Amino acid sequence: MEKLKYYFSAMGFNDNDLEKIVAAFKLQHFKKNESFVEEGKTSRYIGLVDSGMFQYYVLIDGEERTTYISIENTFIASVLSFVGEIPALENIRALTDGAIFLISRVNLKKLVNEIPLFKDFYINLLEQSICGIDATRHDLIVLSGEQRYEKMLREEPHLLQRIPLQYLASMLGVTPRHLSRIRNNIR
Amino acid sequence: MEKLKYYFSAMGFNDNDLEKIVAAFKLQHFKKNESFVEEGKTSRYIGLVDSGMFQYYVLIDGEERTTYISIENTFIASVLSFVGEIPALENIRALTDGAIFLISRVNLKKLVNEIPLFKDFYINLLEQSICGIDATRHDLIVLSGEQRYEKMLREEPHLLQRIPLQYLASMLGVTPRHLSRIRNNIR
DNA sequence: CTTCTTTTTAGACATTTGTCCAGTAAAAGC
DNA sequence: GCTTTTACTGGACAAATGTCTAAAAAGAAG
Repeated sequence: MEKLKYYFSAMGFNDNDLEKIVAAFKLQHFKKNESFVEEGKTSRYIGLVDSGMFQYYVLIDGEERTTYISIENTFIASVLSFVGEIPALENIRALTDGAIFLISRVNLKKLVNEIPLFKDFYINLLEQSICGIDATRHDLIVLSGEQRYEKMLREEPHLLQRIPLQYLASMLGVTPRHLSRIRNNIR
Repeated sequence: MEKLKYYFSAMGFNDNDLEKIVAAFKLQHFKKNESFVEEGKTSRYIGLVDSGMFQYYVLIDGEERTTYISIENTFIASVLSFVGEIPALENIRALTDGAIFLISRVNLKKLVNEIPLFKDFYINLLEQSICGIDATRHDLIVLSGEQRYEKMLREEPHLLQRIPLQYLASMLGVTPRHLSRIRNNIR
């Protein structure tokens, strides 16, 4: 849990608050292929990925389509399920062994209400998330598959190093066959 | 400004808070084609649309691509510019005559800090926005243009009544030519 | 009502992207 | 190191979608 403490102390929390915050989280380990969120079940947790890679996906007539991948030091949740407290429309599972610092919605709301700075932290997290998600939505409308791949190559090359191409293809909204063509075109 | 007062009183604010809130907004009128946000300029305002239709768009080699449309009673902002206080990457303009209740980021933050319930309101607004934007992102990855059109037909038929098809097509990530084909297929 | 403008539809053809599949390469397990 | 599985590439063809364009339809203006 030292990592968690370090993360939040870097955000300016004092020792007293830090203790409260860290106590509200629990570290959960995941084996490769283990589920964090299952479609149809309500997921009341949001987490900070400690280690590993986690795949968001849905099954479309038996075939899996990846919609997102979370890696270390990013937040992870099935947003609609977490916020709306309703059954998830997607699955999230570990692509590798890993671990997540988890906090329930109830405990999160408690921290927000009890620690003024944590409210700012949460608002900031939400605002940053909106920016990221909206930029992705924007690109899906405005850019071609090839342009989205090039952008990822430019701005997030570390993802290309680690995430198997079949998953990336899906996130980019193209088939693996087509991603192979794109990669071929670019060189 | 009565509408604004009504909107927030429905959210449970008392008269004292209501006065503060309403005072923080100003109603701005827009003529058809007038700009609310211009690419390259920082937009420090978020608004609640009072009346009219507003188009988000970018120019891609001279051609305009619509990424979103806001109508009455929804919030409107160039998110990245508003949150990051950086130049906007998109344009927003009135598709019809209309008006927006505007509030600056500074005033918004003030309300968040001074009125506890307003903090909850803002957090809720952010959470709901994330859900909506993420669902759209999800659909752009997982559904075909035709399926996205059918979903809009099912879930937001009021948009189809009002928004010219050329703009809808762009929002759905297809060309007007293709949307015409889709509409033809469905009947 | 008539004219002018804007929006929508759709044909013909080009390009992009997907499907199916097999071969190769790479990784994991023993 | 060998075997088995998983990931990646690319050919051939099919389907989806885009481009260009003109005509029809609908809406706005006088």
